[in-house]
Amino acid sequence: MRKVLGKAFFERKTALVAQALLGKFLVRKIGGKVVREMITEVEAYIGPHDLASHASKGRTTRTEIMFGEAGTLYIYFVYGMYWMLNVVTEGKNYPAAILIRSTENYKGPGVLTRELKIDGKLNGQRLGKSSGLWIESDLKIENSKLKIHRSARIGVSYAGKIWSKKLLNYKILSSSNT
DNA sequence: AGCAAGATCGGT
DNA sequence: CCGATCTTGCTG
Repeated sequence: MRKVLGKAFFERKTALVAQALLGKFLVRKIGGKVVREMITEVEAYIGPHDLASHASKGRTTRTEIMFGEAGTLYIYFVYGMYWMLNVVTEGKNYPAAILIRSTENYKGPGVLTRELKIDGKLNGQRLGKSSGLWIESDLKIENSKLKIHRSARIGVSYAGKIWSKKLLNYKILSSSNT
């Protein structure tokens, strides 16, 4: 049985939501087709002091969305080529989001968005069927049975001694179900 | 107005 | 390791 995750799921502590997202399914509707991909790696960006997070620069045109409602899509362009897919977490005015880095078939955040046709047009929209992009749980997959590995976030060496080393990258090592 | 850097990727 | 490629935010 499947269930679409709503605002309440994302309106919790970001580290908690990050772990909970592993084993969930990212669903993308492209034309008439629906693609379902199990999320295998995510990264948390938490609060106004996290130097790895865009939000550490405060409210700007770009970061405003991170200060918004849980479940909102934060999608930005990097390196002149790739779109990064994030979901806003926690309460309003507290900037936090989770970067969806990989799914079973798509390794890496840039590849993921390229293959699922996700770009800036979705920036600021709510995760959900109306935007054609949502996340579902599948009761067959029990998150508690997943082996999860935490490590430092990727590509954030600019974030200083403390923040570049926080163990906010979460990935599935293996699972006893599926 | 100009500039440096970037939550990446694929090829050497 | 290196280049591709372009938006963003900061400086002046």
